[in-house]
Parts: sequence; structure tokens; C-alpha cells
Amino acid sequence: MQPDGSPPRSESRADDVAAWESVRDRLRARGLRWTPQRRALVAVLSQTRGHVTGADLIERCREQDPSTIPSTVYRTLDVLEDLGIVRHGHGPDGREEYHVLPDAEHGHLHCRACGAAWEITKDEGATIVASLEAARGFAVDLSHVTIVGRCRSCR
Amino acid sequence: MQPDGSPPRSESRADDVAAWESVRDRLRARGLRWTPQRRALVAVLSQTRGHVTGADLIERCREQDPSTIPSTVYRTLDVLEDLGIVRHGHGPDGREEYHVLPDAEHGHLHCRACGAAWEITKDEGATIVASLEAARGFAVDLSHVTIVGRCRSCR
DNA sequence: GCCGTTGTTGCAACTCATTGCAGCAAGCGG
DNA sequence: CCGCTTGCTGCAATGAGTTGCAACAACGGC
Ligand SMILES: [Mn+2]
Ligand SMILES: [Mn+2]
Ligand SMILES: [Zn+2]
Ligand SMILES: [Zn+2]
Repeated sequence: MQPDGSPPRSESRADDVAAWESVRDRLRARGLRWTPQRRALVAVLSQTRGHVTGADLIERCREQDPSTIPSTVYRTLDVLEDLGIVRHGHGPDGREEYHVLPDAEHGHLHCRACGAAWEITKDEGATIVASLEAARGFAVDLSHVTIVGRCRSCR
Repeated sequence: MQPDGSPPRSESRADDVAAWESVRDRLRARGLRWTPQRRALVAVLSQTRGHVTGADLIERCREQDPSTIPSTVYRTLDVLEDLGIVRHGHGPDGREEYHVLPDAEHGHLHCRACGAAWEITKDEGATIVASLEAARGFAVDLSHVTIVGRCRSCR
């Protein structure tokens, strides 16, 4: 129930390092290639935790290499998402947001009035997931869920 | 639990006619103006039921008047949403979708695998709304909720 | 180390949506 | 009917993201 102020960057933890180092092999295991452009994006991602937009990532890649091309970044993000390395959701405006190495799967809650945001933890989300599972046999992707409304203090 | 195949257009019902006719007065009551551009969009909307994207609406306005300007349409949609005449949600890709005179407030459910879509009825949504209300005092806007995952037959 | 296959990149064009601003006009008051 | 105020429109620029395609290059095989 804390406002969502997760810092965009932080130092990598030891077990995260391993996760990033495996990316190359995971790509090659699927017949995909380990290119300089992908290396660059993975390097940026490995310095990142929490939430980032595609545009953020492009900007950060450009800091390293100004010749970075947006479509390449977005296509690489698609590939990394297929591999389960990142996941995306959408802000209240529909804009994409990537979850990078989240400590736990979670959704998002946004107050339309004050703009504050919170994470919907896996526990809290369980109610939602269970109800659609029971009613329709539907498997909810909690990390893609964004719920908008008014928070307690704005009501 | 029917796939969401709501037809984009249909004849207006008697009580809907009244709703659209009141738009002019509702605008003026707020000190806003009843312009030819707004008249045109309201005319298009009054021929519409179910879900439409902003781009759809622009296209339909252009059929009547090719000089229609996108920003004017989007701004008018914002005004109409303020007045509670339309509401928007977002598709799984984040693109805007307007609900026009829905029979009842509802959310949306999309299968990532087969692309099928369903409405989350107010009853079904009640579980979600109630859990966030109880846990956080948060008032969920069900019509803005889009949940993505895998449907029973795609699992 | 060279070659060929095929996954990737760069690029340009395009879609959807938003914003700042100057000129325009709806609607009110006289 | 006229003029003023102020909300609205048109337009041009901008931002986010996607797509088709031809040239390129990763990397497995020889
Ligand atoms: Mn929205
Ligand atoms: Mn999505
Ligand atoms: Zn709030
Ligand atoms: Zn499905």
C-alpha cells in the first residue's frame, strides 16, 4: 500500500547477474542470434529494476550508442518477452511499461485523480485471478493488469 | 460468456434518442459550446452502439465531412467523457476504445492466444471491485478494466 | 578461415494520439 | 442586429510504436 516509487536503477544482485548472462544462451538455444544491438539492450536492462517504458530504454541505449534504432529495441523487447525475461503492462494511458526482473509478479493500480500508483501484489491479485479462473477457466496475466479508479483519499 | 461480437452500429432506441438530444443542453449548462464539429461527432455516435476506437470515429465523421480534424474529434471525446456520455477503455495493445451507451457497465477480457474477447459483466466484476474496495478503499472503474490472458480452450 | 542460410538490422513510411498556439466563432448582453 | 468574451478549431509539430523490405551479418558447417 506504498505509493509506487520504485527506483528505475539499482545495482544488480548476484543471482540476477546469472539471469542476464544466460540470455545469450537462451537466444541461441532457440536459433536466435546474439547481436551487438541485443547485447546493448541487455546491458541496459541489467542495470535496471522495476518499471521502464520502451522510450526510456531507447533513450538509455542512446546514451551508450546514439545510433540506436527504436524498431530494433522494440523488436528485441518482444523477443526478450517471449523468453520470459521481461514482461510488459500498460499505464493508465495505454502506454507500454516493462517489468524488469520483478521481485514478484504483480499488477498495477492507478488513481485517476491524484495520479498515485500502487502494485497489486500476487496475494491481492489472487482474488481476481481465482474469480476468472472459476467463472471461465481463464488464466489471467496479472503482470498485464492495470486498474484505474479513485484512491481512498481522493474519493 | 459469448465472444464479443457486438455490432458497431444499430438503430437508436427511443430512450437513447433523448440521451443524445440532451447533449447540447448539457454542454451549454457547463458554459461549453455546441459547434458543427461536435454536432457531427454526436450524430455519428448516436448511430453507434458497443465499442469503437477513436480512429473509427474519425473515419466515420470523414464519411460525412472529409475535412474532419483528428484533434478536434479526440478533444470532443474528452469533453463527452467528462459529461459521462461515453467512456473509454484500452484494448490489449493499449489502444483506446470507446463504450457508447453500453447496456451496462462492463470490463473486457482478451485471450492472448486466439484473440477472442468477452465482456466482464458488472456481476463478474463485482468480485474485483469489492476486493480492492475492501483492501484499499479503492473505487475501481470497471469500464476501464482490460484483462489479458489465455482462455479455457487455448490453455 | 570461408560460405551459405536465415535471422536481424536500418530505414522509411505509416498509424494513433497529444499539444501549443493563433485565429475563429458560439452565444450572451445590450 | 452588433460587439465581446472566451471556448473551440485548424494546423503543424511531436511522441510512441509498428511494419515491410532490402541489405547485412551471426554462426554452424565444411
Ligand atoms: Mn485510459
Ligand atoms: Mn499489452
Ligand atoms: Zn488519488
Ligand atoms: Zn483463446
